[in-house]
Amino acid sequence: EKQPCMPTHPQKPLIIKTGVQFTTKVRLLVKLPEVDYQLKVKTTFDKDLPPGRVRQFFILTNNTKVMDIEDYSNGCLSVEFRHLLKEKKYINGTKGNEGLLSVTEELHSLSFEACFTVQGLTIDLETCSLPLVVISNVSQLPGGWASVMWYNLLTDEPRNLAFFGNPPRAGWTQLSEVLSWQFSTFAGRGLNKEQLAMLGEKLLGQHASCSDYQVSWSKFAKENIPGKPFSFWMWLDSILELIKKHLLPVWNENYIMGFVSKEMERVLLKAREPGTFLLRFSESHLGGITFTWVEHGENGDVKFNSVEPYTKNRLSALPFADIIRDYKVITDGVVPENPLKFLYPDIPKDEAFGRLYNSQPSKVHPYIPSTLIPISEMRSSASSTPRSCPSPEPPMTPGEFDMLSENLCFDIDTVSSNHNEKQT
Amino acid sequence: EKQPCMPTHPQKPLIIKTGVQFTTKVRLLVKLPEVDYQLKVKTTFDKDLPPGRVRQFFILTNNTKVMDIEDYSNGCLSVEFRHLLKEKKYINGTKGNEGLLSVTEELHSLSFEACFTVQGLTIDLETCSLPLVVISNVSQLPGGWASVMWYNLLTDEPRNLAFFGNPPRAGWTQLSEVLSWQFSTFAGRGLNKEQLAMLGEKLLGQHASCSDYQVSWSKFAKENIPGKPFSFWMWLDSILELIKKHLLPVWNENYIMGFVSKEMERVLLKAREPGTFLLRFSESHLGGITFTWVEHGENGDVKFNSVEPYTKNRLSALPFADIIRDYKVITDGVVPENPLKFLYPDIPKDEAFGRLYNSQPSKVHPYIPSTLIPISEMRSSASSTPRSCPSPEPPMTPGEFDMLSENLCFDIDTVSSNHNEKQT
DNA sequence: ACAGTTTCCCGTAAATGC
DNA sequence: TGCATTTACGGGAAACTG
Repeated sequence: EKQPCMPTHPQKPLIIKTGVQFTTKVRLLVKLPEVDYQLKVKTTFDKDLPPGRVRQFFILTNNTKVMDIEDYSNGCLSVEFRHLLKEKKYINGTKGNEGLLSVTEELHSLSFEACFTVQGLTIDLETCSLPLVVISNVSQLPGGWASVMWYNLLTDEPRNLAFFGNPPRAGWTQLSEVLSWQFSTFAGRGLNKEQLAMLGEKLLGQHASCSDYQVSWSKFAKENIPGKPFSFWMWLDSILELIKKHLLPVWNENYIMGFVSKEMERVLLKAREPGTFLLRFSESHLGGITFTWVEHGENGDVKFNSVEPYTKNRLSALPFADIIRDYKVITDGVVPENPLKFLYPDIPKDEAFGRLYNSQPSKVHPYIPSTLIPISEMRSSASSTPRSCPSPEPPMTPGEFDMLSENLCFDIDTVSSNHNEKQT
Repeated sequence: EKQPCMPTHPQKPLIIKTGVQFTTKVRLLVKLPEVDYQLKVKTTFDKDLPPGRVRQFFILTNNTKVMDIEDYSNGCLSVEFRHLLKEKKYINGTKGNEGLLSVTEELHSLSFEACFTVQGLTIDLETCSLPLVVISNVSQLPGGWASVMWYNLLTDEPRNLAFFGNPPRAGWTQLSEVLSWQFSTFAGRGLNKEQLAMLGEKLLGQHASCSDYQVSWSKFAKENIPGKPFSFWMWLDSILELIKKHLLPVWNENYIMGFVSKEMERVLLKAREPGTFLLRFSESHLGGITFTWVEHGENGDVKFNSVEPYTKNRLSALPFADIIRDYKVITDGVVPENPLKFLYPDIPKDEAFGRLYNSQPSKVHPYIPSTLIPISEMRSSASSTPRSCPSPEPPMTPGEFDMLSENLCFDIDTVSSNHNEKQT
């Protein structure tokens, strides 16, 4: 009867940060013929608090508001709230969140109530949001978003707050669609088959090739990648953030192969002209991108070099395209040279990146313009050996994933915090 | 009788930022022989609000606390408050601060009251802080600090909240001592005679040489430097911040001449070996540092070059010492060379800066280490002509300025906000 | 339109809690 | 002690407000 709907904010709905404003909008879907008085809607956070031990929050701002006729629609009533959430202090020991679940797995909800009388008949309306994650710092946003994705991927239940008590597994096929959808939503371009295959193998090992392996929630977002201090999703999200902040045009031009194993990388580059390079995300560090180029030694052997990955700090000093343009290697202290000639497979560097270069003349007159240049110093001995691997396929266009938008309808439209994205 | 005293925080006392905690400490200087009950102190902000139209604030946290015996002293009573300040909302139009004074010129105060009875005699105690400046964003901190300096430099009145209604002028001699004191306090090394002379000339023009020219408050902190979009103090403070964040060791080694006019710079460098350079702060941009070096053209003429000033953004990508070490000039596209050889007057570059270089091997194994290098590209035609100027004196050690600490005693110890400095 | 001022909130660091 | 979580607040930018 009443249903919350319609978008307000784009980015990461269903995640609320304490102390930061968020908005919700509730709309009455049936038209009430005779409402000569004001219809009040009341918001409650965690109205029917589930038995589990979770943190408790309350809405700081006033939680009651009168519905209004929507300007743009056909006379529907709606109301938009702007709230602040704050955690309740625990007087007697029993701190909320205990043991098993992490705070980003703890699900909450917003309830909306209204009551009105028509011809002596009292009608109660009530509706409630999809499960929400409450965080206290943006550093928890990736974890929270992982939960929102997993929930909406794997259940149609509107309000299973105990979902992460025993979270189901996800088939790799489904999951990979969601991952690609993340990239197309947040970075403007999804992931192609090869990129997803690399991710599948990273997540599942050899099982990836199996028909449809199931991925556990833990493996996806909770346990660390073997030998690394971060989980699969943390790693992937750090890359997404790197793209959003520093690599958007390069990513959208499809110049970043990004997800390629080192083995595959060598196979690809091996047969190419010396000076051919490709761009790949670091697997060992969060949010890093590197380039690998191939060159031929004096004796005809093939050598591969990868630069130390660039992270957001470096990239905010120097845009990535400029790094590629200006990168120089000094071998044995002589004549610096840019070893990057062709973007894999064979696009001349300047043809690919030319439009993305920053011409930085900076004519502050009395001064000599200066710029930073990325340099590597090498001794002429460096060399490495390629290994053989199955041969690659040409890149594909990424699939489209509208599917989820249905599931996320309420979410996206209704609850969204302002921690979204910092616009620059 | 009661007097607020003793330090808690070091950095910028007497400036309070709304919504950020600050601490105050009040101490009872006389020992009360018989106090068998708790002595309560109450804090009030702007207790006797002056008639002028100023913003109104209130203390968010509880403002009453019981005095305690200080652990380390001889039984004195004291109490430390931790407060939050918030601006009152103005219901009926009359927004506080109007017209004439800017918010950082608006002076406020904290009052402390206590009342106790000895042998039937009721005694009221009251004391009050030195004038305070209330800001809402750290971007106002330089302006606020200018006010605190000016007040404490020019008056001994404990509580003249109308001070900036008609602020007195400062003699350049006094003022220059305060400026040097800023540098020695916040950057560890004060200003020498030459540096101060340059500042004096910048502030006063030719009058600087006069016996003791008076500087107006407006000229110091309010009106912009002719042709520049910032005031003298804003400019100087931006340099102080740059030093604190990026140049501390170089500054403390006295390697930054910093405040030299371009004319003087040429005079100094002219007679020196080619490759001699000095470090100077930008006068055209906020918080920038540049180096100027001298070289001799083919035909024996003297040329001066200054690099585009480095600001905090660039410096956080690459420390200044490394910039000096690695700086290269490419003339006509060939052989990059570092033109910086001797720090003025004749210290070999590496001898001066060697200890400050960052050796950045960054052995992330499979990768080739990479670093940023500052480069300028020049056409071989650039040239400039020196002008003649009076000759300089050798550097001096900066004077000491304990003088002010007396004046600032109460201030420093009693009210200090936590926006001080970000420790790294 | 605009300048002075405040609010907003991310992102890092520190503090806190368990 | 170490890890998870929250708090603190600087700093950039947007929003506000006469």
